[in-house]
Amino acid sequence: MTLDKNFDPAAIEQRWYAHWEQSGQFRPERGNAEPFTIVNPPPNVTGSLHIGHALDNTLQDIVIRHERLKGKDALWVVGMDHAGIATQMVVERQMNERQQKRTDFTREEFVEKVWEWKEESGGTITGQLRRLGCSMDWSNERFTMDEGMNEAVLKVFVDLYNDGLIYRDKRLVNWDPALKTAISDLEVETTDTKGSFWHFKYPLADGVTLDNGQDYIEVATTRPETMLADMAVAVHPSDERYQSVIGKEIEQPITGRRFRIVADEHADPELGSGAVKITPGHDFNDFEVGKRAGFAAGEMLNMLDGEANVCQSADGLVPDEFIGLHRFKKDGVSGARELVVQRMKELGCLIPHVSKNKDGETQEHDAEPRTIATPFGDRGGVVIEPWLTDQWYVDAEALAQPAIKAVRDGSIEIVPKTWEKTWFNWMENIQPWCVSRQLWWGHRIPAWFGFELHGDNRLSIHIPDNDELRNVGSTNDDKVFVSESESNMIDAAKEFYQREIVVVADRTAAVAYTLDNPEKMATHAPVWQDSDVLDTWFSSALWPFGTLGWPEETKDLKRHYPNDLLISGFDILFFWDARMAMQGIQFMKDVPWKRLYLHGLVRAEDGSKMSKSKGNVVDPLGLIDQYGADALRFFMAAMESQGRDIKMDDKRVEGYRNFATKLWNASRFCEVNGIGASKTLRAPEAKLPVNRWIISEVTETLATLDKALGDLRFDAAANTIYHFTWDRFCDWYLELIKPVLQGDDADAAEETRAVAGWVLDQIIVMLHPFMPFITEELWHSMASETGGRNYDLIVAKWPEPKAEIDADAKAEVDWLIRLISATRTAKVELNIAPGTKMTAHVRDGDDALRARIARQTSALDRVGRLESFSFDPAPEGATAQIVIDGATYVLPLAGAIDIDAEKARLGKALEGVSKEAKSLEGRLGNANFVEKAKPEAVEKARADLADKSAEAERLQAALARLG
RNA sequence: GGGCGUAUAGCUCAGUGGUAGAGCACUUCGUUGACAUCGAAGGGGUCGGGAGUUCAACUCUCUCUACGCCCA
Repeated sequence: MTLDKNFDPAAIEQRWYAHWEQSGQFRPERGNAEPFTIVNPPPNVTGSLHIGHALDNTLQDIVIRHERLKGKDALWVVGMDHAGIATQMVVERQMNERQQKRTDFTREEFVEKVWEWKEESGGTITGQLRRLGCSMDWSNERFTMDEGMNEAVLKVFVDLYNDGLIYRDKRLVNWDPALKTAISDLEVETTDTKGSFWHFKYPLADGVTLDNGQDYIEVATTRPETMLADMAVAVHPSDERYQSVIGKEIEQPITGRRFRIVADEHADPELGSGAVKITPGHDFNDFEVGKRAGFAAGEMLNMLDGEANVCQSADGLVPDEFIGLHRFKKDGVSGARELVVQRMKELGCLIPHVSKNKDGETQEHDAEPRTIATPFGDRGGVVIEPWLTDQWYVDAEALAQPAIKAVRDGSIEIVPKTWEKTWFNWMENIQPWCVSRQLWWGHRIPAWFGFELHGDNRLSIHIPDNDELRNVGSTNDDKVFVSESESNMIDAAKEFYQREIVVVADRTAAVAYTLDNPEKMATHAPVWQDSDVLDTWFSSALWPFGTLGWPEETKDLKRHYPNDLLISGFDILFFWDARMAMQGIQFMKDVPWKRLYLHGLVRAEDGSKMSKSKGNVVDPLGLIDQYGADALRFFMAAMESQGRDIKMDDKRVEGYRNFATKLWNASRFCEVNGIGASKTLRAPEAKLPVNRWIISEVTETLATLDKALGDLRFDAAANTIYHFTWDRFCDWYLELIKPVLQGDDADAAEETRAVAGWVLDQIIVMLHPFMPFITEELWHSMASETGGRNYDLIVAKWPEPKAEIDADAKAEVDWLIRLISATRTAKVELNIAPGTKMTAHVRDGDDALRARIARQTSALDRVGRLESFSFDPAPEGATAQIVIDGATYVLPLAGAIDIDAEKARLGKALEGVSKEAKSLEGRLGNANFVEKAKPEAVEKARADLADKSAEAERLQAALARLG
């Protein structure tokens, strides 16, 4: 088989990928080998491959392929995330297009439809990861909602509940009115928006006045609509202006509600009037103030339903005209906010904002313009409403302690280390994690409710009397049964109630059941399951052990937990990584992974963040089409330096495509010169300096590469193999061996073919983690003449040259390269055609140099165009002179030559060398340097000075000879 | 307000306590069979400003400036 002139990635990528996968080589049987494990961050089942995935997965694939080549039992766990909110949104959007909505279906029907969608079009991304060349263990592909993960989720929930680490609580949550679910703090994105700051008069009740006689308190707010649920006004306890009215009452003008003025440090005397209205049911700060003022969470007034429309509050004081209005203007329709402002204005309770326009005229406005830090839901995209509901919380603070300790004591190493502080800072200030979501797609919470029992053994049927629209899945007065299965739950409920258990759909059904069947109340008790599902991240937090079979004590679990490494973008450090650490330590009593590598974001060419709305998203598949997966992968690796984002750069991807072509062509050269696959893992025996040199170079390159990969320096690793391949192997080695291959010395040619074949093999193996496709192709094509390989490159052996660094050979080839380079430079500067053959007259050459020249005659001739060497003085006439180490090479020039050009050339070289010599001299002349510097540094300076001085002398002499 | 990061060649980025490197771009030359997706040679940087530590600072410390990110 002869290689085509150009490398065409598309022609081989799919073929090799299919072959690897079908032959099961992503996870070869290596039961006795040392395990190495990575779990892939499960992509959303709705997702498709974006450039960030390309980076993340390339890095993981480099690591896993490297470890596999090193003979380890390398396991890269793969799977998908059910992505609760995201997936439900996708399916609901499709329904909307067909004029349907979720609530047209029963919950079971809807969930069934999501599964259907998942089977049909979910997992696009898995095919795309294959195109990137990722060598995951697809044979055990997992899903966060598969049977095994379900079991793990149930057990974790129940165990945490039983340990008091999951509890139900009524408090303010971040409520997303678009999605109608609670979300966690992390899912809230705070953005500065332009808003207004309104100032109002709150009349003092009972004829009370301030010290200055004013009969109202001024309050200012950015959210006037919450006025409908105000329960207090707060002033700072030390604020002189309000001392006399603390404890007195306000009569709210719109609702007529009376409430107290309370002293609380939350009120900032510097801000506005220093008095603030307090709405404990709809503001996080006010909630705390409300609690301090003595209100229990259950007493706090609520005035909004799940879609953030106004509903009646428990005290019935919200005027009818507000009921049903949206909280604020939506789709051009005025809401409660606008009406409240209007009514307050009509009541004379709006204090206008006065400003001056450009012309200096005063103007009145209803409100003062203001920038407001506004919370948005990261999925729904609408303003979050703090809402008082019952939700399930994980005691994150308790779980965080061991995770903090693990990083402190080094059980988990975070790379780059700078992220440790972020880890500690977040973990040390962690808040309870709200894990319940009011969705249908996800792990249903394994909790059932029933009515509490009275002392007289009667069911206590508490019916919430305020608003039907609120979450009435349960009330704080209900009894909770948390259990891994319904049957276990029934047993527990029977035990508790001493009655038959009737499972009904929800609380409403349970109430109906008791009302409809009064005769059964002594013998039957209804229970209903919590309708909520768990936060998606609750299940993905179990990924490092759930995917290995936990809670079963499987062989995989024993071998592959803890995982060795986790690679993730820093954007999911809190969402995922931190929670894996918490759950992993809690349930496995050991860290989930020994190292955590955090990489940055891939940004657009101009440095901006890629986003669909900006239209600057780069499609990795397009880049693969254009340049090949290998080139894209190499780009990702080469650009991945620790602690920095990557800016997209197509030209650079193109450069790595060129690199692949370069390697391809070097292989073609080898092929036509009878250089084939190596037969040995260790370096072949070699006599020729050029061969001994390249073997040493391989050994050094390998050491550098292993070090870089060990340190997770992907850029250094990529650059190392790149420069060895192109600069050392292609530019010098292959050029230097051409005369040997075509020469008369059959033994030398034989040795060289063996060495060249071995070196190319080492390159192919070392490059394989970065560029798996082209290397696998070359691995096989290089051996096609000799009967093929015994195994595929993907499972080949990582280099073990077992060769010493040959200092003599290195010195000799280094000299050769410098002499040839200097000759070329001189030719260009003197305007001599590069192909011109020349004779060199050597001055000050010793026997060792004569021997070197004798050994390198053919290379000097063919590559350096120095066809002969003489140790006699050069004939009279124009010459070019080159100084290398201790010798001067005098090149007689035929015909007329520009003496001035040669003088200038030598003069420039002399200037450079003299400057360096002078600097070294200065340093050595400094007594402080000689006394205090490290002896090696002094030694080196002395040696360098000797070299430079000698070179300067020779250049001086050369100049003198020109006259 | 708290925390973190970044400022090095025209651009994108490495880098080390002993006077700076890569890729791309640029200039000149070059097709003798591996490769023009190439080869050869070259130009280009007072390493953001200031101060300090040190025999020696691009590298360590402090500070200022600019930009970015996270948290509140």
